Amino acid sequence: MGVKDNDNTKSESGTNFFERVYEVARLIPYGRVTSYGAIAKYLGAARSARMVGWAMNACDGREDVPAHRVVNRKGILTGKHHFQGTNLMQQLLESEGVQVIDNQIQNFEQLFWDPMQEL
DNA sequence: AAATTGACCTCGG
DNA sequence: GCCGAGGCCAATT
Repeated sequence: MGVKDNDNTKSESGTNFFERVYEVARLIPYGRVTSYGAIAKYLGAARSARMVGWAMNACDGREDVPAHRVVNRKGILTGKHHFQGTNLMQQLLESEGVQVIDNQIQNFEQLFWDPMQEL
């Protein structure tokens, strides 16, 4: 295969990581939630959970990525502020059957979906 | 170009 | 067992 054109300038390194986050987020089943760390860990960046959040920030415009199903480790809708409107995220979760009270997901452990555990 | 922030998590005292 | 600070990688200003 073309082995010579490995132009790995820092432009492409990392972008793949974002796409990977979208892939996992897209795999999140209906009525289920996960955390940034879980996805990061699945991608091999357990310590870079923050990047997952940044990836979601870039997801603005990608409706294929259910960012509303992604919350922090505590099950709190930390990023609901980044969504359109104020309770859009909560509304979406409730619309899927997820009970969200005070920006906190109820039965979070029960609804938690681990990519490593399922995949 | 450098410094700061950012949708977090993990470790230490 | 609870609280605080640091770390991570990248984007933004």
